[in-house]
Order: sequence, then structure tokens, then C-alpha cells
Amino acid sequence: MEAATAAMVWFRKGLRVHDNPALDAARRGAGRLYPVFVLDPRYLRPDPAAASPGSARAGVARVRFLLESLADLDARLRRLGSRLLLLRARDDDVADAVCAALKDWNIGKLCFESDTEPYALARDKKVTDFTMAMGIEVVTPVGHTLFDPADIINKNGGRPPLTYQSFIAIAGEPPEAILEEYSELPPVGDTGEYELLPVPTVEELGYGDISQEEISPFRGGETEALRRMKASLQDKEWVAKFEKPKGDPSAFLKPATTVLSPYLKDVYRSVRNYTKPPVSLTGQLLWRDFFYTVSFGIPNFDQMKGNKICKQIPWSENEELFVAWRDGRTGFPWIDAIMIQLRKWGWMHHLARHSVACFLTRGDLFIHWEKGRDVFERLLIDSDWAINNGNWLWLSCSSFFYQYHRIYSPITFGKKYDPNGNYIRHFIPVLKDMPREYIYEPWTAPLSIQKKSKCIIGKDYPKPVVDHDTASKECRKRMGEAYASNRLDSNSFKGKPSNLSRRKWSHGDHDASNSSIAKLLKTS
DNA sequence: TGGCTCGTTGTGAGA
DNA sequence: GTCTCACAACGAGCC
Repeated sequence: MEAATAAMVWFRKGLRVHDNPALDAARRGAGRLYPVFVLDPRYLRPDPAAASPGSARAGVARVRFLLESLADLDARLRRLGSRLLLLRARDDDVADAVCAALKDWNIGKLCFESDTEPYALARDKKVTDFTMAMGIEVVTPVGHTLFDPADIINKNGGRPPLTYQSFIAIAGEPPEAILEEYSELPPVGDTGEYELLPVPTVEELGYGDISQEEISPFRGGETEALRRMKASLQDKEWVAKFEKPKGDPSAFLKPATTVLSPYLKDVYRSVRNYTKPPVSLTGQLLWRDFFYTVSFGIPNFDQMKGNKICKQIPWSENEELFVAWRDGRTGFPWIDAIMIQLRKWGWMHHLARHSVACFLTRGDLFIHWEKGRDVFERLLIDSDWAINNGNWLWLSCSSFFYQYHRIYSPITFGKKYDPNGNYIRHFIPVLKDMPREYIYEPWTAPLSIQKKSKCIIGKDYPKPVVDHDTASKECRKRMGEAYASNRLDSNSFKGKPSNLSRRKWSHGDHDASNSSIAKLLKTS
């Protein structure tokens, strides 16, 4: 059976060679191996109308990170006597390109890493429908997460655990990593008429004019990921003492976390136990799995409406405030510096993410978490659907976390770590000469100081878009009201008198949507 | 069913 | 610098 010896490994998220169950399954028994990645123009095509340099779906830092990861994957495959076969999506449809290649190359076995995102599930179903019809064997091992989300949900009686602790209790020990090393892969088979693309650079994709921009110091790829992990783990004391909440969010020259998250698509299973979850390094990996599991088990996880674990909150619509936040023009230097770091580097510290997410939603602007989620998703080099949505639900107090009176201060939170404001001075050069006592609140500087610092507030740098004390108090009040409404609605769901909840819902235009949520809850 | 515990990472005041 | 407390009080999981 000639066909049965031709196998394809289809790379999507796990752009790595080591500890890759899909690659391992594909190489075993294969006479010829086709390692494939499909370029999706929707992620790569420059969009001049986008809010910042990049495509419609990915900022340029994220595009660059992907391309570097692909180049490294190709290089590592070549060292094993193989290579990466880079295909272009047909009419923007990745699944079609895979199906066509399977047929044209007479592939007998297809292996790819299981992916639980809704987009991926739909894409992969299209491919597996095809392989079923064609009689092609398919293997889809779990490789992106430590656990299989479906397994955890089954163990928990069909529902995902909704707290981290209950997740840990159910999950147990993660499976062992694949430790087997191999020095060669089966040769690549004949690819016929196919146009195999070299890995393009961002410049070749048409992003040439941004070469003057400050770029992310984080290079993509498994080689860099392994180097970074090795360097981090070599410092045993650092690992043993690692406590996530104690990291310094303003440390940008030498970040306080591992910065492994962007590479987790390439590497992670070799990290074994050191200290205790939830703040330890392994604890961080389990958080990933926690959000993956919930996101797989809860319909409409990535939106407020129709999401039964999400508080229904009447967020404000205010495009002007949203754009100021997105573009780093809120007038709060700490917030703006973080958003500028995000746009340029595609990465910022975990607690910096907390600060800006809280500010946008329940802390100051009362704008919908889905708006912020979209910005992060497009710009982050460690962009990840399940984790990004999970954290926005968390930070906006829509799910998982409900202490809405705990609000990060856009002034004092950063000051605690970086009283001189070095982080601000780096990312917002116009403030670089502002004296230390005004760097977090430049609008309070006397005009003479502003002139001396060559930064007039309201002209060279914006005035604050809100007064934090007033805005945060108002936000607390509105959160309290929204929670009360949600409580009343869930009481009526439990069969208690519903006339109260009717009355409570009657403010504004949220009556209809909240009623439909109530219906949805009733049917589930 | 209802009561209890506990939860990765808030702030500001005061000792 | 480090600690404790009030602030005002949530909900999932568990017994």
C-alpha cells in the first residue's frame, strides 16, 4: 500500500519539532512525510484601514512573530532532513488548501494537534469530513494543552469546573512529555505542480514602511523558546521563588515574568513541578488549561450575550473614550505607556494587562470588555482565544472574579514599582523630562514645570479623559446595580417572584436583551 | 436547601 | 519597608 506510507503533519499552533505528538504520530511508519503550514491571507494581508500597522486580524508584531516561528520551524525540519511545505490558502480558506493537498499528494494519514477554539473546530471539521469521505486516517492528539478539555469536562459530570481550585482537583497529574529524540524524519514526498512558498518577511508582505518603528525584542520560534526556557529554568532559585503576583509590571528591559507565553505554542511540556500553584510556574500552565477547559465547555464563551457564566452588564457605548484607550491617549501616562508597549511590542506584563483592562471596563471607562478583548487579540504576540477571553471575563468582573470594588489605580499602581516612571519615559518620549513627582499625573504639574519639561498638557500630551476618583466611584455604583439585576433575574429563574426583576430591568434599552438572556438560562 | 469557606495579584490609612 | 485593617461584600463548591 503505497498511499498508506505517505503522511501529512499539518502545523497550526504548535510550531515546534520537539515534544510534538502530532509530528510524532505522523513520522511513525511513514515512508514519506509532508509537513504543511497554510498561510492565511486574512492574517497576513496588510490593511491600511486598520487602527495600527498590521492586517485586519493581526498587528505587525504578531505577524512578524508568526513568520519568525515559521522560519525557525523550517530550519529545524531541514536539520532532520525534511522541510516545511508552506501553502497559500485558496480563496482565504485554509481547510480547502489542506484537502486539495491531501488529494493531490495521495496522503494516507493526516495528523494535527487538536484545537478546541470554535473557529478551529469548524475549520477542522471541514477537513475531517473530507478525510472521512476519502478514507484517509486521521490522528489528532492533544498537544497545545496539558490536559484534554473534553476529558476534564467528562470527569466533572459534563460541566466544566468554574474555579481554578476545583479544576486542579479534577485534573490530577498531567501526562508525561514525549522525551524521545530523533535525528531524522522521513523524506518529503513529491509535491508535483505545487507552488511552495519561502517564508516571507514582513517587508515582503508589504509592511516595509514601518521599519523605523520600535519593534518587539522578542523573536519568534522554537529555538528562541527553548533557549529562553533553559535560561529561566537554569536559575533554580528564581524558579523556586517565582510568585506571579510579585512581578514588576514596569520592568521592560528585563521583564519580571518568563515571557514564555508567546512561545508556549512551541514549547512547554518539559516544565515539571517546582513550587505550588496557583502562583508558581506550573501553576501558570494550569491556568492555561483551566481557561481552555471552560472555554470549550461554555457556549458563547467569547461574548456577553448568551454566555451563561457571564454577568449581563449595561456597558457604555463611547467610541471616543474607547479610541483614546486603544491608541494610548487617555492622559494617564501609566495606562498610555502600556497600550503603546502593546502596539509596538505585542507584549506587556501580566499586571500591566490587568491595569488597562480594569481601566477600560469596570474601573474607569465602563466600556464593554469585548472591545478590549478585540484589541488584545489583534495585537498580542501571545494572543490566545481561550486565555484572552477568560482574562477579560475575569478583569471586567463578568465571570470567575467578582470583587468589583477592587480597582487598580491608574496613578498609584505603577508608581509602586517604578516611582521614577522610567517605563513611561521610554514608551512616551514626550514625557521624558517631566519631573518624577508629576510623571504619573502630569496634569497636576504647574505650567512653568510643563514648559520647562517641553510638554504642555492638553497640547503635547492629552489631559486625562476622566477624573479617576469620580469615574471609579460611578463604576462601582453601576457594577453594584448590574449585579443586583443579575441576582434578581437568577432568582426569578429559580422560581421566586419575578415581578421585582421585571421592575428592575426596566432601565434603558437593556430590558430586551436581559430578558432574552433569562430565556436562554431557562432553557439550559 | 442553606450555611460556610475561600478565592493567583486593590487601595489607602495607620501602626 | 512591612504589616494590618476597613472598605463592602461576590459566588462556586462543598458539606
